[in-house]
Amino acid sequence: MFSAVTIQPTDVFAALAHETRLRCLILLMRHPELCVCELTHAIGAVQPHVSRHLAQLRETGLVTDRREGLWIFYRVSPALPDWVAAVLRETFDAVCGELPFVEDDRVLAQMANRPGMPRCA
Amino acid sequence: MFSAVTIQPTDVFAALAHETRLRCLILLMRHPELCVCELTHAIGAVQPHVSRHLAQLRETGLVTDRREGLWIFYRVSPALPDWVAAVLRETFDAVCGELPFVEDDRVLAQMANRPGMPRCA
DNA sequence: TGAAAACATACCCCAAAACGAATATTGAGC
DNA sequence: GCTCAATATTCGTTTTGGGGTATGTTTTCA
Repeated sequence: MFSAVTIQPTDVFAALAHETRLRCLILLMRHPELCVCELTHAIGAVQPHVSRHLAQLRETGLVTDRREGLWIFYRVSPALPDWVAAVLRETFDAVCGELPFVEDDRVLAQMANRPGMPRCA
Repeated sequence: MFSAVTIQPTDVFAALAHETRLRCLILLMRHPELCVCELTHAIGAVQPHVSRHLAQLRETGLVTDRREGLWIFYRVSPALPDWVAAVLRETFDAVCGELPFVEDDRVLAQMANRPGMPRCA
């Protein structure tokens, strides 16, 4: 897994320079993994919008995806260069309590029928 | 000095997402302050190109400028939010030994007639 | 095999960003 | 005043990025 070490700083920052992508990343730092429908619901955007920006994050190497049945789960890449992980951590600590990030997580917590979550009796 | 606290994360990252701006910032983190002609020489670009990107860094709040005679000296803003300063530091530590950043500083060191530098006898 | 769910991608359009070149501004010195 | 040096800005153009909508793909289930 050496693809991450060649990541360009400007590409990393470009990936973080869009609100939708940053909101997705902040959510993914709060949770081990999330599927597209969860991110779409939390952000309150249409699915192709979220999907397109997730694709950019994936192409930059900041997130990875795995399929499980109908769902595709995204997570923050476990192979990030140390400095990129540090930048994400610093950013997360600074903004996780601010809008719209804190609200995104609140909306996600209230979402019904989340895949992988225990169903109501 | 409270303007810096309202800085938007996406604006910070957008400012860092261009090679010219990032190269200027890295140079400015190596030196207390640099004038436009020094940055222009180090980067190897035309002056309006550097000047325009420095203006963006200034508008984002990442750098400040002061005039001294004919020269305008730029420096990294001393009033950055802690997380922005941390992001810059992490980035600097990661890339300062890489190209083109290390070469920029080498070219700068060999520049003749730098303002504020001791002249040859 | 057909249908539906979850997601990705393609297409068209618009707006923002970047570039190169020319020009304007500001200050120093005479 | 004029001129030059350093820097900033404007202008016209090209490129890039993002939005909205439609459509394609994959998987599950019946």
